[in-house]
Amino acid sequence: MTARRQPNPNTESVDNYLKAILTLGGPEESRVTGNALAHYLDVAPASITNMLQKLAASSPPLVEYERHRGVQLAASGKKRALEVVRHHRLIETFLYEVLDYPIDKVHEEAERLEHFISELFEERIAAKLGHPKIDPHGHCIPTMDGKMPKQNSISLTDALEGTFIVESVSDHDARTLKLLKSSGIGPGVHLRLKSQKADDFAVSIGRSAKTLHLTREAAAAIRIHPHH
Amino acid sequence: MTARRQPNPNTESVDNYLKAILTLGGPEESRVTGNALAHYLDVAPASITNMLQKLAASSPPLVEYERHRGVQLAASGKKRALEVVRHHRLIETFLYEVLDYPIDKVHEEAERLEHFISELFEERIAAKLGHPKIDPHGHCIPTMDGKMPKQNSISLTDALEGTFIVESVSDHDARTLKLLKSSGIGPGVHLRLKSQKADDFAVSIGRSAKTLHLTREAAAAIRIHPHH
DNA sequence: CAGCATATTTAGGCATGCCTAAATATTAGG
DNA sequence: CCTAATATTTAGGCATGCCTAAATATGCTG
Repeated sequence: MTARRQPNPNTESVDNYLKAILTLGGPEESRVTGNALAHYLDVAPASITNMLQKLAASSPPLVEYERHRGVQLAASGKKRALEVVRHHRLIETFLYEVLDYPIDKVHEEAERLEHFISELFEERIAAKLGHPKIDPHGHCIPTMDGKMPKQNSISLTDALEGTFIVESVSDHDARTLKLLKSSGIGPGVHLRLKSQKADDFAVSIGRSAKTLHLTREAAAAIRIHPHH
Repeated sequence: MTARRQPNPNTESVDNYLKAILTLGGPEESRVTGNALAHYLDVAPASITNMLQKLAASSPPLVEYERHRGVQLAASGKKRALEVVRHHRLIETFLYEVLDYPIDKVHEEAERLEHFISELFEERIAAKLGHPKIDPHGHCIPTMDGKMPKQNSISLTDALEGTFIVESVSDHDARTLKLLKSSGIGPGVHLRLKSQKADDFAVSIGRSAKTLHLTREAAAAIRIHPHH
């Protein structure tokens, strides 16, 4: 009934490995170590090896993998990873814009649904939203044909003192996101970095004179446009 | 990390077994045979036995099961089954009303997504739709607290000649649904049954004089209000 | 450049959920 | 009431995807 001689996996788990490799590889698509994956996915290193072998052996191969030398996405793997990211960000936008979700609840829902929606669903919510280019966190939405525009932002933790515009806010941790939201920090907000010590980033927002103190973790979640 | 000493399964597969038992048990919630389940779920009889043992052993038990005597839903099983049916029908309504899906595409999408949406998602689409009571096929949507209003409809195959109003149309088979749609048959439509032979149900729609010939399969997909 | 720390891989196990084949129980017919 | 057909269960296997523990490879440092 469900014969599958040629291994051609497209499971939730596979999706998550591909997304992780895309993310950790960065814009230069450099090789990703098993260790980094193990940490990122919160899975034992042995499980990583196991899965990478399967991904490399599938046809078409989803990753390029050599023992002890890390992985890179192969063409099909990159295609799928970008599709899943597109799904994720469209769903987040949809939940936020159409279903009035609070911003700190969109990630968890999108993380589950991204694997299960059809092409039709993707197309219809994109149309409903007017084919948006960025999601509510300020992240680029990959195009239908699998292209992701490059962002030239930097992390607030890497910034010198000065004034910036917030490009995006990480949705990885709902608590941090909620904190930032309640401080008024989100995409498009004008931010002045006044001083940065080890775990204390002093900022002010817009024209406000009030100083806000962010932890390093919170600052790391903020990406800013480098100039201006 | 993912410790789960007490078996408390809530997988897609479990959902589908519970839904199947709910459906096959009918409004009287009579015991369902393994055989019926095997046919309905397109799974080997041995797999049914296996799963039923697990469902009965879980705490709280999802089904009441005795060897060689069929199954019935236990309280928690019924609760979950109705929740999944509610999800399914709300999603179908949402796809149809908000995302402009064609009627014959809503079932497949809902069948996948029903297992993965959160309570919040359920609540928000219900609100967006104005808390609908019936889905686009004419089926009742179970309430939030797990009650399903009884329908007193009968199948067109069980009807005598006469005039009726269509209550609902089965979404189980997309081809049949598409056929009925293109013939103009859907919930609320006035239908006159002119004659029924083995595999030929002659009907006319509304005031039209034109006679339409339906196969038994197509007629079986139509449920009508018995009086009027 | 040897040795130690770290990263990776192999080997063996477990749960889920499916399968087939071979028992065994139930039911219906003669 | 006994037998044959049908339904159900047991037993043993397979793939996925995770785990731990024990090798083994890599690479950094003194």
